[in-house]
Amino acid sequence: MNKILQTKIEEILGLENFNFSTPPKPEMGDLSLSMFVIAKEQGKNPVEVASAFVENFKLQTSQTAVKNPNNKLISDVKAFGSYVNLFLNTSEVSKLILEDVNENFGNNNIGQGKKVLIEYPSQNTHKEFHIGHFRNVCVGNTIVQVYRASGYDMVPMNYVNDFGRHVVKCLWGILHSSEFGVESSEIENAENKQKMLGEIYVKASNYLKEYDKEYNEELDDIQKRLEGGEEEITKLFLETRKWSTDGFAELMKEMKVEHDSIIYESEVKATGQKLVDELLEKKIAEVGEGGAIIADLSKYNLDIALIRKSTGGGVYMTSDLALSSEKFKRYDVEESINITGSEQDFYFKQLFKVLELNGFHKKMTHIGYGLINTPNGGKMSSRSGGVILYEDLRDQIFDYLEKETRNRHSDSSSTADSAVSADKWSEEKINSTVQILTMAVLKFTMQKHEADKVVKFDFEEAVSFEGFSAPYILYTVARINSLKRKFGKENLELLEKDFDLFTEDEVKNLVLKMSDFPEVVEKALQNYNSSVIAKYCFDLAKMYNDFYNKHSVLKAENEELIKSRLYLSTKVAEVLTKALGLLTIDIVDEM
RNA sequence: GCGCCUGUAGUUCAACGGAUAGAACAUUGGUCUUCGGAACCAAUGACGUGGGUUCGAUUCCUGCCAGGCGUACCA
Repeated sequence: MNKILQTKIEEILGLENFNFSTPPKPEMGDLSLSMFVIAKEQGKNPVEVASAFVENFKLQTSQTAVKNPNNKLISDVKAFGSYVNLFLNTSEVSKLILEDVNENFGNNNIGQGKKVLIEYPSQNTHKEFHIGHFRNVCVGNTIVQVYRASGYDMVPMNYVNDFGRHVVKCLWGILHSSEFGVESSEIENAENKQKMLGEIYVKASNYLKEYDKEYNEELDDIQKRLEGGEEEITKLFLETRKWSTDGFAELMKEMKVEHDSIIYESEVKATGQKLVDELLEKKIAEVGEGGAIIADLSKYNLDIALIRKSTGGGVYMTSDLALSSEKFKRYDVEESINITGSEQDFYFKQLFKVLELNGFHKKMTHIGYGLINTPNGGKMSSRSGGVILYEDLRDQIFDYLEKETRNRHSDSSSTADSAVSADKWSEEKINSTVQILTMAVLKFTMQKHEADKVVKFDFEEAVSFEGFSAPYILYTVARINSLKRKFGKENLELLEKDFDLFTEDEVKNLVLKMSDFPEVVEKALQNYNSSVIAKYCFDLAKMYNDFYNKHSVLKAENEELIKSRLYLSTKVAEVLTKALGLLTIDIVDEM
C-alpha cells in the first residue's frame, strides 16, 4: 500500500505500523485490519475486539468530526467477523494517490549508497542461445531495474565461458562436420554464424555420444593443442569465438542488457589454478581418486567438490574461485549476485563453502531460476538437442505479430469498417512496432511465473495473445494514448481535474490498485521475483478496461468530467509504463 | 541411496498461518448502431494422500505416493 495513504489512515485511526490487507470482496470494504494479533495480546475474542474497535471509532469521530477534516477519507467502518473493514471516500483517496503518481512513483531508497554486482547470463561461446538463457536474461534484467528503483548502484556483468570441453567438441565438430551432414561451405556462408555454431555443437555432441570412446583421444588432443596455444587450432578457436561473441553482443542489445563489462573464463583460469595450489597447501583441498584435486565438504553435508581434473585441467570451480574475488577487486561492490539455472544450486553451495574455508567472506548471492521444460520431453539440454532456440521463438512471434499488424494497418477495404485501419502504416512503422511487441511478448511470457519455479513451456500459449499476456496490457496503454491524441495534445499539460467528480467504484478500485505499486516493487526486490510485477500490470490493465467499458472518457457528460477522467487515464498509463519498464518492456503508442 | 525443489480447476499458473482458495487458456452462453473488439460480462470447474502443531493449515512439521533437478573429472 502507498505510504501516504497508510500514514493518513493510521493518523485518523490512531494506529502505528498496522498491516492492511484487501477484503476478499469489494462490497466488504476497501481495506481491512485483522484483529487476531490484538485479540491475542489482550486475551480476548477477535470478533469482540473487532466490534469494539468499530464502536469506539464511531464514537470518537462523531465527537471530533468538526475538528478533524481528515475524517472525510474514511466514509465508513464495519466489523466482519474478526476483521475491521474500512470504506474509503473515492474523491479523497483519488486525490491522495493520483497526486502522488510521478516519475518516481514506486521507487524506494532501500539500497541507497549500496553498490551491487550482478552476473548474468554467463552463456558459453560455441553453444546455442536457447530460451533457458533468455529466462536468465529476463530475471537478471528485472533485478537490475528493481534494484535501481530501490536506489542501488548496479554493475551488470557477464562472464563468458570460452574454455572447456564444449569448445573442444564444437571445434571437433567443425573439423568433422561432413561426417554428420554439415558441409563446411554451409558453415562459412551461414547468415547467423553464432547460431550455426550452436547447431554444430549439438550435432557433434550427439554424434560423439554414440562413438564415445573412439574419438576421446582426438578430443583430448584438440584440447591439449588448444591449451598449448598451437597456431592452427588457436586460429580456428579465435575466429569461431568471435562468431559467438559478436552474435551474443547483438542479442544482448536486442534484449536490452547493458553489461558494464565482460570477463572471459580464459582471463581468470590461470589465477584459479594458483588458488587451487593455495588450497592444497592450506589442506583445504586434497588429492582424491585418480589424482584429481578435490575438497571434501562432507562434514558440511556438501559431498565432495571437484576443483581440478586429474589431467591438471581446470573445471568450472577452478575458474569460479578466481572470478569471485576478481569481481570484488575490480568493481568495489559490497555484494555479488549470480543468476543461473537452479540445477546449479548445489554447485554454488559448494563454491561458496570452499571460498569461505579459504577466508573469503564477501556477500555472495546465488539465484537459481527454474528450468523450462518442453511439453513433449523433459529438460532442455544443449548437448542432447531438443531445445527451443531463442532466435527461432523470436522469429515466429515476430512473423505472427507482423501479419496481425499488417492486417490492422493496411489500406485494404476489407477492414475499412474499423476506425483504425483507415490509418495506413509505413513499412518502417510496422517494423518498429512489431519489434517492440515481439520483445514484449517474449519477456512477459518468461516472467509471468515465479522465477524459481520449473515451468512447462507451451509454444501455442506463448504465441497466443489473449488474457494474461503483454499485448493485453500494451493494448490498454495504446487505447489511453489514443484518448490523449483525440482530446488534443496541447491541452494535456494543463489538464484540470476535479476530484469531487470521482465517485464511481471502478475509479476507486483503480486508484487503490495504483497505490499498491510501491509494495509490489518491494516484494519483487525481496524475493527476486518479477512475476508479481507482471501480475500487477495485468490486474491494473484489467481494472482500467473495466472502468473504460462502463464509463466513457471523451463522451462524458461534461467538459470537467472528460478532463478528470482523462487525467485518471494518463495516470494509469504512467504507472503501467513504469511497471512494464521494470520488466524492460517498452510500450507502443499505437498497435 | 542421499540432498534440494515441486504436487491446487481439463490445461498453465496465483494465494504474509486467517474471511466464500484467485486468474488465464479451453468449454458454454451473453455484451456491441465500439471514446480502438488485440475489448467487456457470465456459467462450469481444483488444494496428491495419512497423521501432527494451532483458536484456525493450501501454507508449518512428519509418514507415504508421484514428478523434476543434483549427487568428483559436462557447465
